[in-house]
Amino acid sequence: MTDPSPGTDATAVNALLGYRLRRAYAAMMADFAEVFAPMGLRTSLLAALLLIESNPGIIASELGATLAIKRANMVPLLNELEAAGLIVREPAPDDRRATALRLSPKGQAKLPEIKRRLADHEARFASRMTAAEYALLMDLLGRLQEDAGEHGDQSPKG
Amino acid sequence: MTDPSPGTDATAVNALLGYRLRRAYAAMMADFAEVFAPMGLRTSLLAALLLIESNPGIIASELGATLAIKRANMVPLLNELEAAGLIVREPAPDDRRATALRLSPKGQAKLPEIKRRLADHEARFASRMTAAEYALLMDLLGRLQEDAGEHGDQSPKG
DNA sequence: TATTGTTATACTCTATAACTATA
DNA sequence: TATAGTTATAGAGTATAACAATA
Repeated sequence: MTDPSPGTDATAVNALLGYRLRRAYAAMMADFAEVFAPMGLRTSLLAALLLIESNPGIIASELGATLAIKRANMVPLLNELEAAGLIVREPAPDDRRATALRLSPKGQAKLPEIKRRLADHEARFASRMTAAEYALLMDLLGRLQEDAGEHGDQSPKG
Repeated sequence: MTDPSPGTDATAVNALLGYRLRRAYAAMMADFAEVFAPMGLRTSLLAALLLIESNPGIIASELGATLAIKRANMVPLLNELEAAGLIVREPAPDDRRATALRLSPKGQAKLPEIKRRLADHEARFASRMTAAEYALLMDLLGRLQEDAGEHGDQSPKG
């Protein structure tokens, strides 16, 4: 299962940035699932946990906007984290429509181990390049995710 | 919708390679959909078309293995391409279990315009970096998608 | 016994519409 | 009127199990 088909010419797709992104992302997702599926954690749940830790009291809609997850899709996600006892939902102090999110004591207790496994997971891929290459990769991925549309032509040409 | 929340500290997730990959991939998918959804094309359909063009007569299971798409999931995908009149399924000459795939005349006629739009789409993102940066990015993404598992410790250290 | 194509099925992610209660 | 949370729903991607025909 290493080489899919030596006789197949895959250059047409391998030359595509979008295709390489997809395959690289899939590889990291597979490793992530291997590590965190036994704990019942998926990427969206873990990302929410990390941001709630860094931003205690953050409201659900703000968390969703930061993670690019629609409000409607945040609900079952937060339900899951709450049912697992990792977070608590509180009424927001300044807005009675909103829900403020915090880690529960159990969530705080579990985060160190989660972060350790996450760091191992990340290192498993970062170790395939030099520190300089890694820094540039993070920078370039950041440029790709920026919204370039709606501004006309601002690209200074490469 | 450019800045989700200026008051939110997102460094915990922005420091993750997996998260940056996800966001960069999502940005390219959004642009891809804007271009190709009106034509009824999705990434999997387009990738299949490109590989069938480069590998006329390729059998379905080999195409699936190359694209990392399970055989069971290839069936509705090929049904869709066939129903759209873009490909034809033929009996494989050497194996009566297999199905050989080829572009139909209509598929061949449509591919040039598809490739043009695809190149524009790709250039919209590649233009955000220098040629050298682009080359390194493609290389690094290729390293990430390689199966590093099952070999023990072969990483030469960065 | 293993593989190819296929069907059926299930789960996750994502997207939209509509409702309520607040603002 | 606009927003926060919620519900319901639908589409796409992905995964496994099982079957018939063939290798």
